[in-house]
Amino acid sequence: MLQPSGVDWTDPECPVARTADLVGDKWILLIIRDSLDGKRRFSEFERSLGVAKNILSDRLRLLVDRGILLRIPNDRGTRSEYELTSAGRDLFTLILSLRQWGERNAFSTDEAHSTLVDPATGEPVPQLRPLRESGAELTPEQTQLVKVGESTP
Amino acid sequence: MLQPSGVDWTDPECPVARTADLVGDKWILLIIRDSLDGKRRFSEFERSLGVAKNILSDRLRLLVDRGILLRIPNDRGTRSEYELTSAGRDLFTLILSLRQWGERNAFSTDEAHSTLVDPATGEPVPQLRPLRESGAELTPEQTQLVKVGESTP
DNA sequence: TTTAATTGGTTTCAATATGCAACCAACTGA
DNA sequence: TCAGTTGGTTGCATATTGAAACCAATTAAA
Repeated sequence: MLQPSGVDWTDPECPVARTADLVGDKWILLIIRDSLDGKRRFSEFERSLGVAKNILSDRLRLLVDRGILLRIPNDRGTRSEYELTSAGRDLFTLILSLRQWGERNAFSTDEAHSTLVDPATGEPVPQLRPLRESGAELTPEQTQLVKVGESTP
Repeated sequence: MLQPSGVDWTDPECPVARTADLVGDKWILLIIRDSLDGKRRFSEFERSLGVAKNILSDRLRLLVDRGILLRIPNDRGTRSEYELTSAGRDLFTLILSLRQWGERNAFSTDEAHSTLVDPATGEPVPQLRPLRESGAELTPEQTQLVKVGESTP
């Protein structure tokens, strides 16, 4: 499990809230997007994001502290690289869901956007779908939140 | 498509970035979580989130402006309710991916958390999985980002 | 029916976070 | 060797946050 120093959770029993505490920030999400795309260096993130250096510096420090990035110092002790931990790589599904929602809801039909493809086929990555055990599509209404200490109704 | 007034996109061609611009904020994500759980009133959100009233007020206004919530005024013109638009309901997959990542990575084995179940079976909602067309699991390394104007390699 | 409490906010103000620009030491390339 | 480039840090002005007080309208309780 991740052991960030000194987080105090907004809602400790809710996994959505813990994740929002850890990565619910625009720059953090975009750094993870770029990391999943293979970027590793301070300057690569800076160029790609157009973020102020102090903010980038701060977010990289937070991500390392939160166990999402690993800082790999260069031999010369400078110009280190940042690589995703396994918890970081596991954010792939989350970033993909951001991407697919954006494609469906934040572009008009005549606007172009970048696309994530499977190079084996050249086809766009298929849509993530919430499914029940049976394989049927699952809607929010067909789910029930069970809080800690409650039994499933 | 969503038509929020006066957003200027951090990275207009990237769907991940547009989504991060629209919902990449802790309180916004938690309001959407609660909306998907059926909450509709200012006071319900306030109690559930423990957020300052001015911030809640601001985020609800942003969400309405961004086409994610619909504000439904009461007959008496006050105590309105907020309900998800279809773009808002479509955030279910995103919130589910936040939840599932948190369950996998932000809890130790001895910590309890709330759970989203399928009431038909009582079982937790199955994991979202990025799949290729073939049905095989898809890892980040097996994908390729194609920017606007580039052809798939 | 009068009074008390709740609801859905807005305003004020101090503290915190942001982003721009300047700066810097270490390294790299020409 | 000398001009960049890299990977930051610092200072400062501005924007955002959150706590608290306040308020009018509505609802509940006595």
